[in-house]
Order: sequence, then structure tokens, then C-alpha cells
Amino acid sequence: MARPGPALLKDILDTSTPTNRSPFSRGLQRETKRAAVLSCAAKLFNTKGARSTTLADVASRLGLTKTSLYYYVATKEDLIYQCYDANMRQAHDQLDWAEAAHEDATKCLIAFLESQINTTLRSLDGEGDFYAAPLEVASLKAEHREVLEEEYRRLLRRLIDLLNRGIEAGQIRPCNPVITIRAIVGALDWSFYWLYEMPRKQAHGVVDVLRDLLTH
Amino acid sequence: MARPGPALLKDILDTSTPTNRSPFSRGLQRETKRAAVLSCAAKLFNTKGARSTTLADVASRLGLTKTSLYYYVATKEDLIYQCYDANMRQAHDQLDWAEAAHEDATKCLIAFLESQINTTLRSLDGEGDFYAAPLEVASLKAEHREVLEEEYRRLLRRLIDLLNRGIEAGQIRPCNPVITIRAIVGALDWSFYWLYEMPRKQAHGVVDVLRDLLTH
DNA sequence: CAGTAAAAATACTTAAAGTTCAAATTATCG
DNA sequence: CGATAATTTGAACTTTAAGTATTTTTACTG
Repeated sequence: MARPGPALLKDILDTSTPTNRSPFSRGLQRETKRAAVLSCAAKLFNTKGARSTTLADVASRLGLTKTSLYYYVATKEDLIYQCYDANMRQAHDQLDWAEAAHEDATKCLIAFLESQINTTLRSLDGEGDFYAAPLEVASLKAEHREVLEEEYRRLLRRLIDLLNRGIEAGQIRPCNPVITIRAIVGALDWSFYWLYEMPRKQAHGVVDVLRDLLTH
Repeated sequence: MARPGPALLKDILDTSTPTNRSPFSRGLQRETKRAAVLSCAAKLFNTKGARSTTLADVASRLGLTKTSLYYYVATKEDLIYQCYDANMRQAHDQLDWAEAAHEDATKCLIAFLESQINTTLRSLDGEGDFYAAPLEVASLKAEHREVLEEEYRRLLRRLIDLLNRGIEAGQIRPCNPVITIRAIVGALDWSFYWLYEMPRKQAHGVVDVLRDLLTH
């Protein structure tokens, strides 16, 4: 897997403009950098596995020493958790957004899938967004795992609800909503890998395929 | 996740019958035990992640010390690889079997999905079979990872081919075969988790749902 | 029952990677 | 510029778990 070019932390931030030296800039930069740490870690996690990625790996790609990471995260477990949690939050946010934009349940579901695919694609292209495939949730401490699993179940419930409404409205053909949603979300969880090896044009058509599968 | 009861290695083998003391019994027992080691490891990998599971964890559940495991596997990496590889082989075997049993491409595809689901269910119920969700392939050494990924791609190609034939025959409605197969296989890769929390009766109906999704 | 090979245990070494701490550097602002 | 706070670092420290050498136990065989 070809990795995007180096993403040194100092290159991410533009400290030459006055804006970034405003009274708030300190805090802003810190949060921006924190996000950059998560994003960088997420990419490495996708490439070589979260548990096998060392903090030195992450630091090195950011042009830092591993000690410096502790300025942004408490522990490695915390780093993994934060990555997964950021993705869960983003998924819920995107669903919120889709629900606000579409009265129609089917359209809403499709819009959500589209935004998820787009996030993953932007992550692959190194365009700010990041996506960490939640493959190693099971390795987290119970306290973290349970939070994520609860949010995951809540997402499933929301999607199942939309699917049911789509079926009731006659837009989506009758199917077992639980299993159908599991299949779709399962596909999305792995999408990092298969979208990578797909021409971008085709990748953007994935949503159409999913829509056809559901509605026709 | 409730774990099945202890599966001590000595309890797995019945050494009281003459059959197991045949000239070949030594070799047979060794292979049986090796399989038991893989099976036990696979279950723990599913529960707490492959990389986070220690050899001591595996050994302890088998009623052994971790040193003894080295009698059956070369390294921990080897253990993980063997688990994943066993699953890949089994998938191909099951597909071979399905192809031998069904001339019809659609029936063959469905039969394969059914056997995969059944394997996972038997694994969950501790009935001999085992399934290790291949979530941490990315963490393996390139040499191991590449073998598995090649076999994975080969499986995808075989399934896509079946799907195409089913579409040509008019049994499966037109769809993008690459993405559809990715979704199905993605769903299967996670099935360990969602089948677990599903009533067994419903779980056995998963194949019907998938069939409906493809054919109607 | 004794000899022999397989299987497992004990005790140990080692390596890697997570984590801490005090010191040094850098940036901000009066 | 000089004080102060934010950021980063180097160098240890700690822990954990993989892996090894050796011995002991167990089970088969003649």
C-alpha cells in the first residue's frame, strides 16, 4: 500500500499568518495538532494494525519523538480509542446531518452511506478527513469497548429504523432489516481496503450500487 | 461475551479407547491437539483480539503452560497465521464442495454462504469447528499477509464469477458483482459478532435473507 | 518392567515498546 | 528584550510478553 507523503506536524500548521497568532491560536493549534496525531495514527492503524503500530511509528511519521505524543494523548489505548470514537461520532454526525436534510427515510439512508464512502475516500486521498477501520475494538479495555459498542449498536438501530421506514413507504423492497444493515455496515467497515484498489470514478458509484441493491 | 467452558487439552482427547492407541495414534493425537490449539486461540482472538491475546492466555485455557505451545506452533505470528490460513482453506474447500454438489451457480453460491454461516455457528457453539475473524491480517509479516490476501482475492474472484453466472442465468438480479460480493464477504467477516447475539433459529435463517436479497 | 520417545513443566533470558521525568527548546506577549 | 508558558526532547525506567534451554513427567513399546 503506497503511503501518502510525509505529513510532518510542523508542515500542517501555517504559523506565518497573523490569524494563527491570535489570542486563541494556541488552543486552536493544539486541537489541530491533536487531530493530526489521530489522523496519522488512523492511517497507520489501517495499514499495519492498531496493536502492531508502535507509538514510535506514529511519532516518526509526524516528525516527532514518541515522548511528544504524550502531550496529546494519555496512553496508546487512549489513542486507539480516540480514533475509533472520532469515527463513531462522525458517523452519528453524518446521520444527524442526513436526517436534517432529508425528510424521506430512504434518501436519508442513501445520503448517509454516501457521506461515509466519501469520508473514507477523502481519508485515502489524504484530504483532511480520516477513517480508522474499527477492526480492533475487541482489544480495548472493557470500559472503552463498551462505549464504542453501545454507540455502534445505536448507529445500527438508527439505520435499521430508517430501513424499516423505507420499506413501509414502499421505496425499499421488503428484507430482513437487521441482517441487511449488518451486511451494509460490515461492507463499510472493510471499505477502506477495497475502495483503495478501485478507480476513483467507480468508487464514487458505490452508493448507486447500494441504492440499486436496496430499492429495485 | 460469555466464553464456552474450559476446554482443557487432556479432555479433548479420549485416550481410553484402543483406537486411539493404534500405531498411528501418536501422530493423530498430535494433529488433533494442534487443531485444538488453533481452535482455542481462534476463540480468544475473536474475543479480545489476536495481538492482545497472549500465548499464556491460550495455554491457560488449554490447561497448559505457554512453553508447551511451542511444541505445536513455531511463533505467535505463526499461530495467528495458521488460524487465518485454516479459515481461508476451509472457505475454499467449502466452495469446492458446493461447486461439486451444484451445477447451478446460484445454488452453489447460496450453498457456500450457508456452509460459512454454519461453520461460524458451530464455532460459536463450541462444536469442533472454529472460525477466526481475519481482522488483523494487516498486522502480519508481509510474507504471511500476502499469501492470505492472495487467497482472499482468489475467493472473491470465485464468488464474483458465480454471481455473474447467476446473473447471466437470470436467477440473480443485475447488480455490481464486485461491490455486492464485497458487501457479502464483509458481512461474513463480522458475522461472528452479530450471529452471537442472534437467536439460533433466526441465525440459521440468515442464508434465506441473503438469498432473497440476491434473487428477488 | 525397563527403555525410549513424546509431551509438558520450570526457570530463565531477552527484546520491544509503553511510559515517566527533568531538562531544553521554542513561541508568545508585555 | 526578558519573563513566562507551551511544546518537544533525551534518557532512563518499567512492564509485558515472546522465546529458549534444560529437566521432568508421561505414555507407549518391546
